Amino acid sequence: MMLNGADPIADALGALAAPPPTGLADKVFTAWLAAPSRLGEVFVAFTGHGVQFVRPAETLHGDIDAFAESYRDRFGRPLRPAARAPSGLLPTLRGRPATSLRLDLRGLSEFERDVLTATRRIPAGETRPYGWVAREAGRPRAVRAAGSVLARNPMPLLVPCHRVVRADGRLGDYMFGSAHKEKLLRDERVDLDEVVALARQGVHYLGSDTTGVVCFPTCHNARRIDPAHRHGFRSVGAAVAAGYRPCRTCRPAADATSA
DNA sequence: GTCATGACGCAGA
DNA sequence: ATCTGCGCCATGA
Repeated sequence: MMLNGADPIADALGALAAPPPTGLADKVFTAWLAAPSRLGEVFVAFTGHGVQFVRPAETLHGDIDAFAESYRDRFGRPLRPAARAPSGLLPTLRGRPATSLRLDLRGLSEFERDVLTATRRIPAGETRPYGWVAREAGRPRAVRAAGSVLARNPMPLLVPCHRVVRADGRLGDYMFGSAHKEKLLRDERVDLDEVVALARQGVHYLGSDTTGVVCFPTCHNARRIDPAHRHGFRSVGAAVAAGYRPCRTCRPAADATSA
């Protein structure tokens, strides 16, 4: 007869299964489910550490096998269906961000994590340039590389990369096409027409002469500036030269001193 | 290690 | 207004 401890394989399996809440299956498989979102139905993969991967069903022809394959290409694990959604996922996908939502950023480089984390801090209804994301990620000159990270954002919508736009006021590209980017931003009430109108006049920042603060045009502080006290600037440097200081909320770059 | 590749930004034409 | 060219820098082949 087999005495306890006489079978190393059984013992090892027992040790693996030890932590009750996350069973062996959760150590091997990643859970997935389908959910409605602002981009239509999306497939979502998540582990015990949080959401890891999101893709619109439409871009995969509604094929869950294609989702599983692209997930496995990237994270090297198989998928299994989930019973229920992680906390905060469903409201966030619908555009109502939940603080309880956790993201699983393991398996990403430090730079990728920093870029995604910075992007996550952009409030709904506002935009920031790629250069802002690079600076917030701690690599002010890695602007292009930051764009490359967002081009393969594992969690669109949850990491709102659609809010990252070009410094000249144009939208820039989007992983599912810039038309979707524009739709998402307009749904969030970003006044793109205003941004374009300002950019046409070379204005990329707005300041208030009552507060002496200069902001990105979509910053909620900028939108409250009384038109009579509103001044446009081509650069933060120009605003600083005029006696303004960068907004502490939207943090426009305080670098160049050009006029 | 080298090299090509990009959801960028800016200056100059 | 557009369209270059060039610098930038993290990745993956």
